[in-house]
Amino acid sequence: MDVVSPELNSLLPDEIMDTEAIEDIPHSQSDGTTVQSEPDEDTSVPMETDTPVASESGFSTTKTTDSVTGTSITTSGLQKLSAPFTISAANHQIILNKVASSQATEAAKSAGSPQVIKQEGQKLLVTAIGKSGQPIVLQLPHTGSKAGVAQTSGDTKSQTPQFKVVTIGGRSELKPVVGSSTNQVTTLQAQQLKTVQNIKPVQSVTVGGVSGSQFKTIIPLATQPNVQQIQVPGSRFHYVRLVTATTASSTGQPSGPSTSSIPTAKPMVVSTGAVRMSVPIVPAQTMKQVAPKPLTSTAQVVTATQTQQRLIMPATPLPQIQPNFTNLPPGTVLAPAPGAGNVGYAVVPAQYVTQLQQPPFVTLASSSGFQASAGIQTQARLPLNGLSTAETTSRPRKPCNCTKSQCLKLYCDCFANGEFCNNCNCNNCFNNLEHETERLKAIKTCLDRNPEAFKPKIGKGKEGESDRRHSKGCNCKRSGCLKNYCECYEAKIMCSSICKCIGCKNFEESPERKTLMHLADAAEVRVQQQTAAKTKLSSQISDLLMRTTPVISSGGGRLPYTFVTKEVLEATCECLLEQAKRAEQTHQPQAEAERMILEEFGHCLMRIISSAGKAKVDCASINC
DNA sequence: GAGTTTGAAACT
DNA sequence: CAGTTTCAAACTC
Repeated sequence: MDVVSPELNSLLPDEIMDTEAIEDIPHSQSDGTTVQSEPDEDTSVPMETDTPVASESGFSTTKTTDSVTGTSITTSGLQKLSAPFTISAANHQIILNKVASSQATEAAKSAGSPQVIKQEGQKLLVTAIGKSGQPIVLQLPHTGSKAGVAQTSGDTKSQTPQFKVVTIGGRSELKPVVGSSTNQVTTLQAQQLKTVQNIKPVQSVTVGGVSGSQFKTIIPLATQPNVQQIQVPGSRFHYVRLVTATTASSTGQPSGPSTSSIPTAKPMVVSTGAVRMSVPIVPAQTMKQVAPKPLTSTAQVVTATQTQQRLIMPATPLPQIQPNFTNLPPGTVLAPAPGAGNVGYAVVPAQYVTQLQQPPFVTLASSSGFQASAGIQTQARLPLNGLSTAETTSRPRKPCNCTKSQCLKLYCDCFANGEFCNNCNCNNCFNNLEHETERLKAIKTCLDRNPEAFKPKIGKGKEGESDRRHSKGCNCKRSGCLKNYCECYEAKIMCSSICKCIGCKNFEESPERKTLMHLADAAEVRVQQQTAAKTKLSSQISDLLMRTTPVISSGGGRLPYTFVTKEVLEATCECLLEQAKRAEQTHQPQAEAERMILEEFGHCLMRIISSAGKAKVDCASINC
């Protein structure tokens, strides 16, 4: 198993590594240039996590207990993935194997409807780095097209696993992966391992493909407890690091003496040849803390208590990770190394990914931008900054209306939240795949100006303070902090000592605030009542429509309405015609004739109703 | 829907 | 860091 050196990881930029995720780790870097520590630790403002993605993005996940042995997951509109991966609950290893071998193929078949992606010889490990230095290693080793390594489609049986592992938030001391050939684990590695006893939901996503190639990613979901997540706190961006391996050849999956990988797990075939990117879906829910567990598997997988996740999307098969990644912002596309072929890495905020993974999607080939570019973006669905309770609901983000910022400045909510613009009303928008270069540059500019620019503004305050507070505080002057102009008020939190507002009325005892709250509550109650009333009315109408539909067939339907049979209708019509004839014979004026007919119709209806009611009573008397 | 107000972001 | 300008959302009419 080939492993990316820890040194290389240490070269990754903060934005990539999201070093906040490992703030508890003794920073080995003395210069601090590559370590972005959480600001004011004593007053740390751990930013809120984003709301879960999975539940909002239409993913359906098949869950298993204890460990995942291959989950067929379908994203709405996306290609269904069937089971071809293995998750080791013991070591949190998620392995996506190509379904190259006959065994794997059989396993995939046994899973139901396995979908084999072309591009064989690739193995994908999805892990991530966690807090306290324990890396959740997101590994995307795959067999590539490394020179000198024969890699042909369908010729993978003889291949041995080749892994290229990069740890998120890795540190130089990390030795994230142990070669499968050796099955050796250092003590440190063992210490770094944590386990999730029950890794249940796992989500795999396929986003388009290029030239027949497809990329799949499996990520753990946080929709349930005991779920491993790849989260990196301190940033609103959610990342999953996917790193392609340099070498080809890969057979089997790493297995250790006591690995909990399910033997029957089906490997996932991950295409690599023309792969442009992989779009994992990373839930933004709070990560569950997992207990360390000695390493028992060859592949190192660690979970962490992180709240944010990041993604590195492999653009193309990468011979080796490019060094000199320092200080690249989220979204940076790492250019191919000289002689490395058409490869690159893209660090993309998960929000983008979230959008990307949503249907409809197109193949990456349709993207004109960098490798990081993915398919069509759809409406962002993630509440990203936790600014308000309302925003943490599942409703899509409001479309922006930017006109001058090109949606590449923090004025733009979409951009500020790490999302592509989609279905927005903006003009001259550059916050899309077609302007990836500009967008990345803008991201970098923002981060240069404020490294925390993309972090949630609302987080926890000091102990004893409110659970949530604005990281910077507001600066309101005229709104009294009781309008949505105020970011604190908008987030439904009280202003704090760090606010610089004037005439603030957004504090606990504020009568104005209480009044507003009461009004808001009352309004909410009214809305709920109205909604309930509408629902009830709609139900009643629906029921009435159903009931008034004549039931011709005997034996079914509600008795009173079964009387409106064809015969009854014919008889009624005859009565009406007879009444019309009578009016005509007596030379009644038209108005009088109409009155007579209507009167007769009324009589008919009364007789029908009377008969129906009587029949109902009779039926009830005999327990009909 | 147009115009105004507001405060964060960007700029100097 | 402070003051000013720009910007887009919130708000009002």
